[in-house]
Amino acid sequence: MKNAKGKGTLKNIKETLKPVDDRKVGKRKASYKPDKSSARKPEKEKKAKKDPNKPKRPPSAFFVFLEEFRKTFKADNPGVKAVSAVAKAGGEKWKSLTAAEKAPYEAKAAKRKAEYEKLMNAYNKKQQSSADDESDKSKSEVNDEDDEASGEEDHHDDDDDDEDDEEDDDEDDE
DNA sequence: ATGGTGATTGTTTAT
DNA sequence: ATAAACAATCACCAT
Repeated sequence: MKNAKGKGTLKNIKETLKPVDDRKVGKRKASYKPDKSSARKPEKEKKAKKDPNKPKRPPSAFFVFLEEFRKTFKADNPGVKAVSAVAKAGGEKWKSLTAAEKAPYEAKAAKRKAEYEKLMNAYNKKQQSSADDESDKSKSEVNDEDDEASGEEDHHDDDDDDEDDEEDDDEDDE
């Protein structure tokens, strides 16, 4: 019904969807070369520095699914030592899942992301007081970790461990 | 002994 | 918006 050409980026959608097909962009290794080149700094742009308190990225739905899949895989293949084997099998299975099946994983990932954002909020503040090698740091903003509050005792959601709810969305349309 | 690597896909982040 | 990197995992090989 509403399938008109609203956006003009339609032709570029494909490129946006899959700009690169290469699975291995060189090497997605989790290790960075111990050189002066930091992790993220292709050019000589000194702006990214490693952070001691930087919160790690929340696991995506795929990773959440992978975690469970690892157990299954190990149970089915006791003896596989290659992590890549689980990843490969997991990836294949993951694609096999439908949106509905991935939904629960995405839900969890979304929650993880929400928490991550919160951490980032605090982390950003810290960076803000420390990251300033622009030109003059003389005056400086002295707002520090003392007033980051802004809203802490608002929502205490401490019961998000084992909740099997969130299942009211039933769409048999698919 | 230590740690980097390999492989998956999704998100996250920086420019 | 795009491109690149990183998120976990685990045994193994190289230094």
